Amino acid sequence: MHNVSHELSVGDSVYEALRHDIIFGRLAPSAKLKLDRLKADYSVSIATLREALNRLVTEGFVKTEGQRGFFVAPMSAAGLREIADLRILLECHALKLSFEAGDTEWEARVIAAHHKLSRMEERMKSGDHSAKEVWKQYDWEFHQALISACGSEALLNVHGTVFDKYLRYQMRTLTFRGDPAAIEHRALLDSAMVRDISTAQSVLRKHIEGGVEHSLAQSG
Amino acid sequence: MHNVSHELSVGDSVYEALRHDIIFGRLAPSAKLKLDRLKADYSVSIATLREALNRLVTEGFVKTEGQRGFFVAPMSAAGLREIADLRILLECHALKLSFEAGDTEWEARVIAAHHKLSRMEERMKSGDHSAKEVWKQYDWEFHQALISACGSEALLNVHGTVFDKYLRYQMRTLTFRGDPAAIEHRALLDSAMVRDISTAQSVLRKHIEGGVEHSLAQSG
DNA sequence: ATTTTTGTAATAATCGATTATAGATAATAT
DNA sequence: ATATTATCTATAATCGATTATTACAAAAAT
Repeated sequence: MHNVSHELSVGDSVYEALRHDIIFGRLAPSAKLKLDRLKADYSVSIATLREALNRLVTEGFVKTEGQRGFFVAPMSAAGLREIADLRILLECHALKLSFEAGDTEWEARVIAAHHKLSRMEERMKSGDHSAKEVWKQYDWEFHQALISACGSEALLNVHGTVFDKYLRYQMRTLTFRGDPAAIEHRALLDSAMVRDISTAQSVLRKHIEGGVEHSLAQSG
Repeated sequence: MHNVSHELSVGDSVYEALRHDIIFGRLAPSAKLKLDRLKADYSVSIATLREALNRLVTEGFVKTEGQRGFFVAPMSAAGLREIADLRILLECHALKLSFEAGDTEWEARVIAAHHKLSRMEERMKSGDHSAKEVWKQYDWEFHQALISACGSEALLNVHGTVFDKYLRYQMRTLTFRGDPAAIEHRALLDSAMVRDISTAQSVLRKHIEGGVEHSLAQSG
């Protein structure tokens, strides 16, 4: 009986489902998370739900106030700026380490990830907005690939959480930033290949700040 | 019936107790966390325990592998260096923001925190090592005060977790680094008062790297 | 009329019991 | 004798039920 290692337990899958639903806005910011309701919606017991919610609490996607239960973490313009600044700090640093340590394997990962992302961006540009989640998945994979040779598990972990919080803000504004973002991704790829860290960092900074401005302009 | 707001629930206090026991080494790195045993030791139900453990999982103090239960996060020289680098990155950045935004209130907090720490360091120097936990509490309060005006809740949160992970490594080597650390704290205080960020950052970097070398030398 | 008290319903926190899984040991087959 | 399967035991994951807390509403008091 060979057990497939990536079999998900009930607890793991409700954790992922909740996390996904918060990031992609199906659970609104600041919404009360009533346990009975969630129990029905996700078909798990209260105890298992509470375990998943507790994981999300230390991750910052869920807040808990006194003994008055759980709430989806609120969102604000200030919060977006904080998260964006943090992402810039962490990702620029990881990028530098990665550029210094990356080997040919790494280059191949970056090129492959960019290819997938680039194809998706072409589809988006030509009006096909059906697969926003897949697009964002590829965006993640590209940025992840760029920093994947940084050599620090701890740095990659905290970056991952911050990235997903940033993503949550991006998901609120439904529109595709399109051309500028695609051009910046291309510039990142090119600087990675020639290990031009200072260009890469300044492109990345503008890339993230551009996303912030796009978001804030949308939401008014 | 006026309810004191900082009353701790059973779940909150077992979370804090577990976290404390991991950081201060009462629960050894990589140790299996058997639920029945913990239930007896901390006098709570399995369900409540599991909620606390799940919080610690996303925080990185506890690991969970498949459905084989919970383990204390392992420690390693590489892990220490990763955490130290992360602390340097986050704390130097927060320090800069704090120096730019800090007002007189902030200066007062920094001075007060340094005073408490400094007095404790004098006691440690004269051989009184009875209050290691209190000393580390004051160390935390001083570093926290220095960056407290940085203006980013998100940055302070992630720094807090990283700081505690660094602290966990420091707690393994039982000795007091003494004079050098105290001198560096003084230098940090002085640069804060005159807003000399570049000196402060270089002192802080040395302060943290010094702690790493001290740890690694101890543990052989 | 406003504030305080008291009772009640809704909901969260906690627990003990049940089910499922993994690891170890014994039994069987080649 | 070794490898494979079956059985058993320890432990984790999950659940339903119980207890405690909060929020709301109605009544009473100033």
